Amino acid sequence: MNIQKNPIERLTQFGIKPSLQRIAVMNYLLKNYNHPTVDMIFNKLYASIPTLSKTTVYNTLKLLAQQGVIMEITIDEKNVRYDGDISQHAHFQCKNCGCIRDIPIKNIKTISDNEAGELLITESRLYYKGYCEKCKANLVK
Amino acid sequence: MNIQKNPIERLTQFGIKPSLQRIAVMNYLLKNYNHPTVDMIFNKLYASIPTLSKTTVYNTLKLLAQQGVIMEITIDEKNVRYDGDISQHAHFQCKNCGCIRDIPIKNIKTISDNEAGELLITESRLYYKGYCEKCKANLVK
DNA sequence: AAACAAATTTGTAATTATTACAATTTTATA
DNA sequence: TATAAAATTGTAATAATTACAAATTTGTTT
Repeated sequence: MNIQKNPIERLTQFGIKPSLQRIAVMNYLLKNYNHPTVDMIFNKLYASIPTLSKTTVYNTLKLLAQQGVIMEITIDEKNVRYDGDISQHAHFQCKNCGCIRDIPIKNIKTISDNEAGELLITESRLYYKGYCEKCKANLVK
Repeated sequence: MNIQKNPIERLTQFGIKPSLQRIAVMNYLLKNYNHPTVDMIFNKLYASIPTLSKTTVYNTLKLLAQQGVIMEITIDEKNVRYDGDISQHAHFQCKNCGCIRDIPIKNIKTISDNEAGELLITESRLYYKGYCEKCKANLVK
């Protein structure tokens, strides 16, 4: 199945009714590759949709993540992050500045090639931690 | 380097002074493979150490995780989990009952074999979600 | 051992993310 | 238009985590 890049089509593709608020959230995630928090999304959208409630953003993100329309990322202990790119890739977070980066995965096979046994596995996440280029350079060592 | 199984030795091995509280936390994690939350650890230890403060448990776990003595697991959005087993392995969480399981990784190589580029990677986590044996059987489908 | 400093622990208060929930609004349907 | 269902909103509650200052413990120097 070909994943849609248009917000309305993406929602429809996953059987979700495209309301104004849902389209706005979906659109944000398709345009911004910044792995935003709920607050980041809310604050940005609130500027153009003054009636928007933060609860709606929470509800929408939870719904979309449950349906597999978006990815929920728990690499950061503080906040859940979201990603509109649901193609298989890993994430990196800098332990110093906190920035989150996408990391392509060469060998996708190994992600599902495991000792799952009787478990039914539906999704996988690969997280890396360390130091980004800038922070690496500033390390005292 | 051979990772110590004894709580005091493990702490010492990583350059951490083995106080009563730290030993207790470390000992709990070396004896229990339940990927506990802070509350689970605190409640158990509080029974035998009535002066124990939850802040101390938070501080200790943060310290140990930072020093690499234990693993911090963020597979669950609600609570951070901890693991005294720092050997390379993946984690699974059931989306229905919430149970967390260890999953051995056959091909450890692929975990660090990625497109890191200029990033300095110090740790990796592989998380799986899905349904455990019991919950899988009860799925309506 | 006494005095002092450093490290650790404790307890409380504050902060922050998230959820619960009832009321309201919007959308779909008869 | 009337009614039902779905979605949104706003506020209050919950729960995890952190900040921080006081108290305690430990280590060191005299």
